Amino acid sequence: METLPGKTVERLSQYRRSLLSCLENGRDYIFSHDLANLHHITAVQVRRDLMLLGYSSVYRKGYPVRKLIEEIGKTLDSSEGQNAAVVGMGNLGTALAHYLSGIRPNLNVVASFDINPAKVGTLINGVPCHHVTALQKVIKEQNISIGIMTVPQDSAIEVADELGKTGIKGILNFTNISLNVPEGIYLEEYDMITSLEKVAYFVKKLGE
Amino acid sequence: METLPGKTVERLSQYRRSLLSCLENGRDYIFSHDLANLHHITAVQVRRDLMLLGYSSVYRKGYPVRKLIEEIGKTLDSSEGQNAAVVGMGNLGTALAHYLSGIRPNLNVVASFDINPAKVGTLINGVPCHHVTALQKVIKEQNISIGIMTVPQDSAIEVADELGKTGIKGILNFTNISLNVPEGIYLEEYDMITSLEKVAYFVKKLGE
DNA sequence: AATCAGGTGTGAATTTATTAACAAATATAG
DNA sequence: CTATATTTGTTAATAAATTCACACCTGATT
Repeated sequence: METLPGKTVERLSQYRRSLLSCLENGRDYIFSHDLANLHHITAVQVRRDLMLLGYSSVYRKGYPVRKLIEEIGKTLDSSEGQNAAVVGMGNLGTALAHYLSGIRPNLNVVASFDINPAKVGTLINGVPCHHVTALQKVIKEQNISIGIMTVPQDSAIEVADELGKTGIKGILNFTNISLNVPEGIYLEEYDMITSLEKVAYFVKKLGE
Repeated sequence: METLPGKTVERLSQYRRSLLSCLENGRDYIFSHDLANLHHITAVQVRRDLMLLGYSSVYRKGYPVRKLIEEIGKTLDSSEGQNAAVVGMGNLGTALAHYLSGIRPNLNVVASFDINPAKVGTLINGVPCHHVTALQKVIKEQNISIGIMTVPQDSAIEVADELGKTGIKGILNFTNISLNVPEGIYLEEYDMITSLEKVAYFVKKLGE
């Protein structure tokens, strides 16, 4: 299938989690406008996203939840499974190891890295922590394709270079500096400071 | 001035931090394409953002860094200063208290909240931690306008409601469920799971 | 001082994302 | 069994974001 727009991918990921919790609540069908309300968007947006998925509901009593989850999975998930690693097990890394562990059966956080000897060799939130010097080795051995960077700003560039050499395929960067990665590596960056400043700006503006 | 698009605000926040580090390195002027390279965008984008700021550089030897920082500040910063609080001092909240403290002279994280008695009453990363029951009181007393939510999923809705009642003006939500907040409160949400799934999707796609 | 090389600001064009509008379809009520 | 009220899929319209293209400016160079 065609590659979906990033925005649509984001929403599909979110729809799926809403749908999973619908299932838990015993709800088997859901209308586009209900799904929309859960995400502060319009029903048209939902339908359009599902259209891009190639899925269409025959029934007019809403989308069958179970089936929809399955369809989203067909598009988002990799059949072979994907492994991720967190680099930098400070508070943020530790939080991520926890939140991101086992979100999906075939997307797992299987390793983490740090330089603190007190952490190396232990299990943090269920994820084994290795010394950063073992980056190359562990990433290759465990077939890790995604690196999540939560190291201090000062070591960000160095770690990114190191990660680049491991043959990793994607990097999710929480460091507040923008990285340069080799062609062929997908890079997604998120900056918390920016988010806070953005909220601050709009709060200020709303108050004017 | 007109309210800027959110995307522009985000970039301005990021430009500013790059500019600050330019200053530290003793660089007084910077070209639009240099600033662009630092952020993986085009020079036109940078110039257009600055155009929206209403700022224009008379010189053709680049933008004067110090002046530009000042101009961005005039637009982004609130003159009276703004206070923020982190609700939920688990690993993520603790990390945020650290990262977000003192980013700007007039945007401060001045309080945090938790229910864990071991944390309440202490200073975490320099930020005093209160019991959640003191939410109303502390937020009013300290004139806090921004709430940062890092509580567990299960208490998210309840805490958001509670926050809504305090008269807070903006919420930055890191919980992985989408909140409903009263009209007049600016809401910004970020979902780490979505980011990871997005990276996973594009990594999969690039490999096809 | 005249030319040139390299930046800048911005209207116009393009691309991307969202919303409106509506025909087609089907559950539900009578 | 028919009419009605809803919901869906999709085309067309709109809005938002980005890029192109180019005139204009200025500092450096000859």
